[in-house]
Amino acid sequence: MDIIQYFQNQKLLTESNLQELSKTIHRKIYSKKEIILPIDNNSKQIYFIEKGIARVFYAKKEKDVTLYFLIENKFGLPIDSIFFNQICKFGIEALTETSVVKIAYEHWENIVRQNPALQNFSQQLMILYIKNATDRIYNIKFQTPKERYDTLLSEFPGIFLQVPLGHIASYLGITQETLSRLRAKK
Amino acid sequence: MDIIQYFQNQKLLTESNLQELSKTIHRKIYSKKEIILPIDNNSKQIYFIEKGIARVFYAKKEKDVTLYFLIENKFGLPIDSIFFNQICKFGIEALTETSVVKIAYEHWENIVRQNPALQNFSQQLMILYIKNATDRIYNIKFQTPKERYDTLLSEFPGIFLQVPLGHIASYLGITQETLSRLRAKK
DNA sequence: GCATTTTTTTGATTTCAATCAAAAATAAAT
DNA sequence: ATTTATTTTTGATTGAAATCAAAAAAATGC
Repeated sequence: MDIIQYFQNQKLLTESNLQELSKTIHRKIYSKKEIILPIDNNSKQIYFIEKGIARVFYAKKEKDVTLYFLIENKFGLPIDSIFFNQICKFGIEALTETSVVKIAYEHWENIVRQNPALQNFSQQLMILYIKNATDRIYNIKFQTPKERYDTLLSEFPGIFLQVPLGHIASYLGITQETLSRLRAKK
Repeated sequence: MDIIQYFQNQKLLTESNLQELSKTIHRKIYSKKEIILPIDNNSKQIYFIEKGIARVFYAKKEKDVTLYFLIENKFGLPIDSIFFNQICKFGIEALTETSVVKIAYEHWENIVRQNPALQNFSQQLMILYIKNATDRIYNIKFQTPKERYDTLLSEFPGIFLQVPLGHIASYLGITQETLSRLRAKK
């Protein structure tokens, strides 16, 4: 969804906020396999997925691992770079044709400052971020690959139609071969 | 450190804030192995460790896994319960004699609302929470048990003197036997 | 439509850590 | 100090998934 539309639906931004936002955003359409944000970046931008599917990943030696999938209307933030001015290890890659809106965090912060309702939205976003991360840790530590597979499927039905098996396997923490076998039985 | 002292050092709270805080906190000393917060709770409290070491854990079937260690001056929040009113799976157990201050999130929120500087502190706390969680995911997904062991050691030197091996092993994602062997060589 | 590349599946083998079991070392209790 | 309980180490075995290798299937390009 168009980001302006998204915020209009949320009813959080004033007309003047929306106009300011419109001026500061950068929209770009990425084609399949294009890198939206390279690994080891130092980006101070917020990434909003208007359309498509992307993955947050890191590649160490030969090991390329997908950490999250990003879908429509989700925000991606390089936390390390924005808040700690450190190299952020994680990159973002488009898995389908993907429309991405980038907002400099600085501008976003300005708009948030002006708008108390948005402060709350911004805080909720943070909380959701924490929830996702802690859920993920539970998922990794306590669920079997099969359970993780089922969880993923319920969160993103139809993901297998759009994402290569290898990425899903690395997300689940198993090899592509093992996932293929897992999927085969029943 | 005494929580009032802690906030005085941070220079974030006014004298009236401090007085209000003093009235709403509950301090309790837990002895070794006592449960500070049981698993599958629905607690709306913030937990501040004034002194001692505790662990955030979850136990599923026979598998008791330590997810984090909490040390002096750290906050623990049952995110699921506070922000989503859901059962929070994770419990907290004292590993040494531990002084814990509990603050009802509601009261904390009130104080934060009154104090813009504290809003910022509160946001920083959230950001740090996210950073810790994402660092942990990197740690689990990309580091070997040996590397995780070294990371833990640099974060908490001397932890082995105070925490049973089994908890450290489950934190690292290996069995106690494997950790013992790992530690043996060199 | 056919050729080429990419992705997925299937098969055989290996490996590393879990499990099972017990001894040794350390800590706690009386 | 001696017993009892707890924690850590060491040893042998097992098993589940990784790796290695190649075939089959699907997608892409010309």
